[in-house]
Amino acid sequence: MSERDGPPASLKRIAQELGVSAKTVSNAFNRPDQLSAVLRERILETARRMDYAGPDPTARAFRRGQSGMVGVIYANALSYAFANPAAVAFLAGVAEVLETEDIGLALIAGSAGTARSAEGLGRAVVDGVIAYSLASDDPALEAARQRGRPTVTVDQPRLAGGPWVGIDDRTAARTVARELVAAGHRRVGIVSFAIDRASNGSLVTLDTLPPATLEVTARRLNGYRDALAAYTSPGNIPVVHGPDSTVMVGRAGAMAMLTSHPDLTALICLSDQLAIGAIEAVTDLGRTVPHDLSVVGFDGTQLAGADGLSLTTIRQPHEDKGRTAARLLLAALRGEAPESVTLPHELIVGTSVTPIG
Amino acid sequence: MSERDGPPASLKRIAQELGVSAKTVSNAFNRPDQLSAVLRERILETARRMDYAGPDPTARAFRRGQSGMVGVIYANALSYAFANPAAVAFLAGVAEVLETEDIGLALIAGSAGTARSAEGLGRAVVDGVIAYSLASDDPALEAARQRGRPTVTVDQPRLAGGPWVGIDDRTAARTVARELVAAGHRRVGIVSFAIDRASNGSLVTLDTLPPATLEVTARRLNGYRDALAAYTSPGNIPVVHGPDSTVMVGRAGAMAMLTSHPDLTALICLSDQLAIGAIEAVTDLGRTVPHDLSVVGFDGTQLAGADGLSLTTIRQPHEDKGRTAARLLLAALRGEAPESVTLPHELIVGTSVTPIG
DNA sequence: CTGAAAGCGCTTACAG
DNA sequence: CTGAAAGCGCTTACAG
Repeated sequence: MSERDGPPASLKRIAQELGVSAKTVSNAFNRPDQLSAVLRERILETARRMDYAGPDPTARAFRRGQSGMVGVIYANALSYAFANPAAVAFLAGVAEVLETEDIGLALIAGSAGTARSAEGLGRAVVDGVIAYSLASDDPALEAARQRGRPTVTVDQPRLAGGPWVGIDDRTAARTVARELVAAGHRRVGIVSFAIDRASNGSLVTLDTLPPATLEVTARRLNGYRDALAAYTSPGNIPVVHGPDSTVMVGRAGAMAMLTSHPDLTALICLSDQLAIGAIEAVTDLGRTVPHDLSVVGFDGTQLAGADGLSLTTIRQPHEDKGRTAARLLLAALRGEAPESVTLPHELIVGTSVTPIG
Repeated sequence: MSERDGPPASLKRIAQELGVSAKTVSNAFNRPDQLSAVLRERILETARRMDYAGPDPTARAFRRGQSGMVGVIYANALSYAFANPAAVAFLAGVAEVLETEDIGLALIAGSAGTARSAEGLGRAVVDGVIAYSLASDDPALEAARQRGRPTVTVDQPRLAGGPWVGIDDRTAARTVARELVAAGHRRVGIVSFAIDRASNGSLVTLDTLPPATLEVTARRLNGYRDALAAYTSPGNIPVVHGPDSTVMVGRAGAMAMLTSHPDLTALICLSDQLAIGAIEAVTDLGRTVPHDLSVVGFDGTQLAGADGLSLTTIRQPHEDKGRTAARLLLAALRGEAPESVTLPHELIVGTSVTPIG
């Protein structure tokens, strides 16, 4: 049915076919009020006949200087993001708001563990950027700044001049760690996600950490230290830090830690995903949570586990974070200068902590 | 530090600054072998000094006729996609393959329940499209065809001429339904996701379904009918069909069904998410799975539930579906004509089915 | 290895 | 309500 002769359909060809100007055809698609309904229908009919899908999106984006898409940059490979329920919930919130404004969503991997300096962002056709949990030295941030695109950062880093969305991580971490302290735990290990872009499972202690470029990690570790300071020295608190917040990373980290520190009575995990992995590791070692080992998490993504075990953790509003970030970015794209937002968190007391006898 | 005078940095301005041609600057970024290392470094240094981030992605995409991004179209609002673990696992597989080729990922919502005829795709700057679980009459498919972009469909629909990825849904559905039949169940209800783009929770029977534009739904329903045909007539099998595969939809659907058909002894759910929601509804009604009601699912995304209950279901390889779809699309973008792929599935026997006494 | 120039498809101020 | 024309920033065949 379609007339696939010669060059592919374009706005110009439709115009020639009908003997009108290109502008009129453009208006038929973009500004219906700029021409008569009759002429418009004749143009759309001709477009249909010539199998023309409407103005080319790339040319339109180029000409207008905006694409109608925004990018979300994740610190790691996107496969990590999809394995992290907190990130998935965040993306759901972002998508929910963008959809109401008919804005598209591009997912961009950050530069953790790679030398590809912000290639993804360098090539992405986006009007603005949401940077989710990036290291402060991630080249993608510098790339976004150079492009001059509005950028909202979530959780980290706090960029001067740009809006930020997150929670009070240090206070939250202190709160959940106090649950362990109150139950009498003194020999405690910490299972962390990345401290910097090189984190890949190293085992250190709280006083020998590398400089943190991931601020949320630093803030939570500070909160834990606040809670434990009166009872044990940082040099006695082992910390294992893997690349991201997934079950696999938690399992491997906890396994390494419990093997080298069999005397620990509790594990503090920087996320529920890490905690689930840690619980699996404990099980693999023939021990039981909370009977042999207490565990606390962070995030509130995984409140109930198997066997009726529920995690003591911090609940934070991941979807709302996404919605808020998207709203701030849309405001910035409109030329406004939106304020940063600190969202609330909440302690959830589960069954994963047992008092020391 | 940056020289933010006059117009923003562009390739041309860098060229003027150095007294070389625009092409040479372009080559410095895109074809390092086309100029001397010394000159290249001088150009990159000047770019840095002038705060130039490299060739504008939109102009580059426009000029080259390709953007380095592909789109995944989901049938519903993206917030549904992120609530559906099967879709999330699929996206993880897609992302994994795209990342190895440095291709970006744009998420596009389909047209279920809306009149916005493929607006998302019409505006998206993408080189190719993966259509995931779309209705055969989704306008986005026609839009993709008109754009002439390579398209891979996953699960549905099977487009003439384009590669397809999925499993044998009818056989799989027959297999899992037979588990109920073998346990003696005869009064069975079906909790389904969308049959067409208008599905929104209606309660019908297996012989009064609307024409299915979502083929996977049709195939699974046919498989269930195959298994039940010898024992009960389609007119006696109630079917509730909501918009998507989420816990909320399953819960609402099962609640409506059990309220109007309190005599059912088993529920067949078209996905594990629907099954989880159905189990919640059963619990809300003060009954227990599997003691009072047997339930089977589909997908293998949610093998273990709370209270030690595990779902009898079909496991299908969601991530592998994503990887395969991405590979086929990349092949199509290279000009090849990749073959369709049918992936394997597997029956998982859990504890959610009890024999009828 | 380099320069000068064309042109990708569109939108929009300018002029009527 | 419409036409003729400029130009968005880049890449690439052409010519040297």
